[in-house]
Amino acid sequence: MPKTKRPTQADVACLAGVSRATVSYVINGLANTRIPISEETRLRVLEAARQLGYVPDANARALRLGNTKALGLIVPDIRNPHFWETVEGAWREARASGYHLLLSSMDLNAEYGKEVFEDLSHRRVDGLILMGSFIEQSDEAKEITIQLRKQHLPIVEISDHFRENHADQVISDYREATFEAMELLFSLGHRRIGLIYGVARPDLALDRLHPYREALEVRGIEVDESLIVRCGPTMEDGYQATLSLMKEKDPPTAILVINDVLAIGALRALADLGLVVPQNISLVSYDDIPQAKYLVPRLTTVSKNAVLLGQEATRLLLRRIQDPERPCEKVVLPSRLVVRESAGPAPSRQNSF
Amino acid sequence: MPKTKRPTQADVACLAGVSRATVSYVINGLANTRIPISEETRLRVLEAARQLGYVPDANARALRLGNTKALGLIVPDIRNPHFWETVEGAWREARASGYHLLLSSMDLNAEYGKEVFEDLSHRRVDGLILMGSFIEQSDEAKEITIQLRKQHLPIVEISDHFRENHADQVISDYREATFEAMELLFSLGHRRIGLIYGVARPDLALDRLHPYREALEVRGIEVDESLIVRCGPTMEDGYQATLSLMKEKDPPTAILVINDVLAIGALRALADLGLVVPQNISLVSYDDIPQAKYLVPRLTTVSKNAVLLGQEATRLLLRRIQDPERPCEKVVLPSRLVVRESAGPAPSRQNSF
DNA sequence: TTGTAGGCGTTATCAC
DNA sequence: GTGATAACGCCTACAA
Repeated sequence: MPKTKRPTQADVACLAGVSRATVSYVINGLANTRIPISEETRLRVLEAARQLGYVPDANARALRLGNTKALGLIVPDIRNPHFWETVEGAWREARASGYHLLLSSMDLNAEYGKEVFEDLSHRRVDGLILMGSFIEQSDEAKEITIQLRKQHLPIVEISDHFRENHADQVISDYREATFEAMELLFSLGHRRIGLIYGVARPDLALDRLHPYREALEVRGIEVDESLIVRCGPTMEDGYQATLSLMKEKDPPTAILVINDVLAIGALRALADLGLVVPQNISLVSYDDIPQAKYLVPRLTTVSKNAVLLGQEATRLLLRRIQDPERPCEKVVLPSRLVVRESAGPAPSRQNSF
Repeated sequence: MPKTKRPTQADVACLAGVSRATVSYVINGLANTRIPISEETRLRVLEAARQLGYVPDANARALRLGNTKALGLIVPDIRNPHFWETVEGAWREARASGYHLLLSSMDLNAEYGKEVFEDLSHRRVDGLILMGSFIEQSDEAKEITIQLRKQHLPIVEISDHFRENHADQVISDYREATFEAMELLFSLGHRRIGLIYGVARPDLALDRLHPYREALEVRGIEVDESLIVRCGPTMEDGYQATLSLMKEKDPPTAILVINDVLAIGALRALADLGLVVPQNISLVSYDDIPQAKYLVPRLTTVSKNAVLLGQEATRLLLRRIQDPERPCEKVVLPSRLVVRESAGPAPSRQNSF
C-alpha cells in the first residue's frame, strides 16, 4: 500500500482529457492501424502517461486477454551448469516470440518443488517446460500431471526417455554415446571400469547405468557391483564417492562419472590420492559443461546439445499454445562423445580381467 | 484457446449449488475463522473443485488484492556460480514468507535486460532485487531507476558500494579483503603482481581495482599498467588474458583474478604454459564459488557471504513492502580472504622490484 | 475520430 | 451460515 497509488489508464485519460479507451489504443499502438487517432491526441496521451509514470498492469491485461505471454521453466538443479545452457536456449527462443521466461529450480529447495510448480500452473504462465527429474514417477508427480491435464496448461517435457503420454517431448539420452564411451575405454585397455552414479533420486540417469552394464556384458566382463558407487548429486558427493571407490582392494583403472559436476569432485579426490589423470586413471563423464574444457585435465565427456534442447522445447511449447489440438510431438536429439584429455591408456594390465 | 475452458469459481459454485462467494471462502480457508461455513457445504465445495480440476487464477487474485506475492530478482550473469548462492539465499527467505521468486538474468541476453526489467516492473512482482552491474551508471539505467521511483515499486539493491539514493541497499565489497590478499602476496615475497580485470562493463569491480593499485603504492611499488589486463567476463576471456599476461617480457609471479570463473580459465592457461601453481606462479581470485575448493589447486580466494547477501536483501525488501514509508536502510556485510593452495611463495627474487 | 459499456476471475462488504 | 454485488485495471465491440 504505497502512499500514492500507481496511476491507472483512467488517470492518464483524465489528465489527457480523453476517454479510457483512447488511452488503451494509444498505449497498445493501435493508433494508425485499425483505430485512427489524431496525432495530436496521441502525443497528448503519451505525454500524460509519461508525466504520471503510467505503466500498464500486466495482471489486468493477462486477466482480460487470457494469456500472460510468459513461459515457465522448471530446472532440476540450477547449480548444475549443464542446465543453464538449456535455459539459455529456451530464453532465446521465447524472447524471439515475445514471451518471457519464468525460471524456477526444484533443487534449490526440493521440498518446495511442488509448490512452485503449482503456483506456475495457476495461470501465471501460458505454458510450462519441465526438465528431467521432476516428471519422473515420483509419489506426487503423477497426481500433478493429471491435475495439469485437466487445466489444459500446455506442457513440454525435456526427458531422457520416451514416455507414453500425451505431452510433447524433447528427448535426448546418453545411451548410444555411453556405448561409445565404453568402447573408447575398452580400446584403451581398460577392463575394470567404475561408475559413480550420483543422482538426486533413484531411477534417474538410467540412460547411463543400463548401457554401462550392457557394454560390460557384451564384452564378457562381469559387472562388479562394488565398482558402482551410488551417491548424491553434489561435487562433494563425487569427491567422497571417488575416495571410497579407489579404496577398494582392486580399484578401477577408469571411472565413468554420471556428470561433469561430480567429475570435478572426482578429479579433486584423485589428486588427493596422488593419482594423475589420465596416466594413472581415466575419467569419462557427461554433459560437457562449459568448464569441462578448462579443467586440468580437460574432460573427456559425453555431450548433449543442451542449448538446442531448450530451443526445441520452447518451439514445441509455443506451437502447442497456438494450437492446443495439434497431435502431440516427440523430438529426438542426439548426443555424442567429446574426446579430450581425461581418458588415456590403462596404466597396466595387472588389474584387468 | 483450449477446447475446454478452465473452470472458474462460478463453475464450482454452480456444481456445488452454492454462491461464488462461498466458494471463495472455502478455497481461502476462511471457513471456521471469520466466516462460518457448515462442514457439509465446505466438503461439497471442495469436492466440486476437485472434480472440475478448479485452480484459482493467480492473475485475477493479484488484480483484486493488488499484490502478486512474487519477488523479482535480476542477476547480472546466471552463468557465474557465485550468483546462485545469492539466489538461494533470496529464495529461502522469500519462501519462508510465502513469496515466490521470479528469476531473471541480464547476461543471458544483455540486449533484453531492460525489457525483462520493465516487464517485471509491470506489477508482475511486488518488489525487485537488483544485483550489481545493472544499477551502475549506464545510459539507460538511470532513466529506469527514475521510472521505478515513480511507480513506487519497492526495490533493494545488492551492490559493492554505497549509493546516495533512496533505495534500500545491501552492500558488500571486496575492498578490505583485497588489501588482505595483497598483504598475503607481499608476505610471500611477490612484488610483480598482475591483475586480470575481466568485467562485463567498464567501472565494475572497482572495489578490486582500486585497492590493488593502492596496496601496491603503499608498498612503494609502481603500478605497471602492462600487468593489468582488461578483458570480458567469461572463462575463455580469463584464459586468453592469462596467456597474454604471461607472454610479457617480465611476467608477474602472482596474479589477482577478478573472479573465480576467470580463475578457472587462468588455471588452464597456466597449465598450457607448463607452469605449476603455486610453485611457479600464484593465483588469488574472488567469490569463493562452490567449486573453488575442488579445483586443483584449491583456490585461494576472497569470499562474500553470498547466501546471506540474498537473505538480507529479501528481508529488506519484504520489510519495505510491508511499510513503504520506512526510512531507507543500508546493510553492510563483510568479506574475507580464504587461504587455500593457489597462492604460495614467490619462486625467485630475480623479478622482484 | 472518440466515448460507452461489459466482462475477465477474484475477494470483500454487506444484507438476508 | 450464505448470497448478491461492487470493485480491481484492462481491452474491445459498438455506438456516436
